[in-house]
Amino acid sequence: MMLSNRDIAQIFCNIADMLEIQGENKFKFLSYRRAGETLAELPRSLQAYVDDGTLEDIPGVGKAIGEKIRELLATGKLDFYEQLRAQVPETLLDIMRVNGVGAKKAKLFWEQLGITTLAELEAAARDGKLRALAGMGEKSEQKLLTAIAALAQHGDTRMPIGKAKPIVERILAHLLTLEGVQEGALAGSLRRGRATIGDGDILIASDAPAPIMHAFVTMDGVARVLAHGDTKSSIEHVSGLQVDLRVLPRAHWGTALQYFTGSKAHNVKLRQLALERGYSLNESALSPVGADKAMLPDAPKHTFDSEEALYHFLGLAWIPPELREDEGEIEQARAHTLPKLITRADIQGDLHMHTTWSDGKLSLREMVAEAHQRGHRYIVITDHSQSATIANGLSVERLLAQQAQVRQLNAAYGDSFHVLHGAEVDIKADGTLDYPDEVLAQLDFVVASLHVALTQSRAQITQRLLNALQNPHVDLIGHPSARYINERPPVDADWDAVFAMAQRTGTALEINSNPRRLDLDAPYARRAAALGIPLAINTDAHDAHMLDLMDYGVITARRGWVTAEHVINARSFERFMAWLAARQPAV
DNA sequence: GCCGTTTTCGGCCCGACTGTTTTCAGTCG
Repeated sequence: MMLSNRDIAQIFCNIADMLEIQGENKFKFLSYRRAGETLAELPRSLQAYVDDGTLEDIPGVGKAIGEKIRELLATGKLDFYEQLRAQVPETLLDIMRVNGVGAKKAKLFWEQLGITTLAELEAAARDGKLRALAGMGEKSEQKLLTAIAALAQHGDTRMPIGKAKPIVERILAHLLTLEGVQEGALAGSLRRGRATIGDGDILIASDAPAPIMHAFVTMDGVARVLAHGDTKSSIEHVSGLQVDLRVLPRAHWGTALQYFTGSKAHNVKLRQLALERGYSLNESALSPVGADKAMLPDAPKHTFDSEEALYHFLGLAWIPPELREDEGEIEQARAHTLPKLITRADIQGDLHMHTTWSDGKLSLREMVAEAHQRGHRYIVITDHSQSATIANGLSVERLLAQQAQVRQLNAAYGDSFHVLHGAEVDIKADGTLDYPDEVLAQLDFVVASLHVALTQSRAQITQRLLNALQNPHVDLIGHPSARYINERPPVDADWDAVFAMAQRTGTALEINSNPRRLDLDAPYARRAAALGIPLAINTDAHDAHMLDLMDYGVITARRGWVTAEHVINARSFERFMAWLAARQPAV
């Protein structure tokens, strides 16, 4: 079985950790880590890059790492990695997952005390054996035990944005009520809209940081204080999420917000650009540097109270946070060719939602009213099809009965709001659809989705998706990869083949807004959009609250460089219907 | 190990916080 991109990415991250433990040149192990992080986010299988000779075009992949990827794909193994594993116990990598333990400490514990596993480390800390080591004391032993307990309780998996964002937004709202707070914002991966969040970053502008820091570390919901300084504090929230707060003077807002929004790769590139122009960039200012890169003490520093001013000073257009991943955005900002990304305000309809007819929580009438209240111009009711018995899927008879009710409701709303009738049709394990063509033909809009047999082989999954795409009645593939973040991996499909077919048939692909799904994920959405495949951003709502989750889909689309032109439900009702009509098979 | 609109060699972002130190190393983002 061929190694997945994520398998290979993990191997390079492990190599990076092992080389770091060995004390290897830091730029060398950082190269492996960077490659690992990049490979995990690629929108195509590595084999596809090998096949068309573009492997070394991937940023961070050069001759040496390229060769290692080829070896892994061809043989499933890597000689270099096997040799490394013979020298460094792999269980040391578990020890490095503990907060506060890096490569140097892991090496120290291993070499001085023979510790190679988490259990051994915990026992040694409990027995007071660590305090004798250089740089260690009683306090470090206690912190270590707390951190090991926290790791055991919460693990170190990243939290889905849908869970993390409300937590951090509540904390920010609390801080904004404090005296002396001039401005506040989310930063980090929350602001960039990543699907999962490592820790929550909050930025506050104030001239009096001390009372704000105090309020932060003593507020409700703090499980423990990780750091408490003048400008930076960190807490662990009872949910297990780490939240970092930075307080800075208002005059530094632009550089600070830019700096703490990241990503790291984007910031590194931006700093290089600043250096080329004779400045060193940090979170408070742009400072002139001399030819030898020494700071010029007397030269004036430039501060910026907005990000726009900072980017403009460096000769760049302002870059939306969602694009700041060093994926070409700096080059395009320089050339002023950045796309105008889609916004929530562009969305005119929602093409995927459920009612009590299948597994939704609200009646048809209630769901339509809730969607109408949220300002949509049109919606499609898409309950589950008959084989989805657990979800109370609709028989053909019930489907047609529902259609009659949808038509009545639609008529009652008049011309300013349109209720269309569709279905979310299962793509069954054998690759056929769950309603016959003559039934599909009676629907206004058909979503086809994978819900069962998700662990089939790549060939089978791919064929099922290709079948659905080739059915002229199918307008949209719902949540194409069927992943649940942190719960269930995406299906194994040949996405190059799937996208090529969608491009040919003009079938739309969904960006599902449910924060458990966010599917298509951003790198795939970017690739689909670049191929001209129509996209739809839908909530897949099963209750009223879920109708409000559209923002998560929009931010995912923005991370995929998607513009309103790519998105069929960002069109007026007339243009949406025209798109649908053009898709209908000639009668 | 990667990379190049001054470079194919010589760079590779920068600072806060902590715990251990008497001026700093390790970790983190």
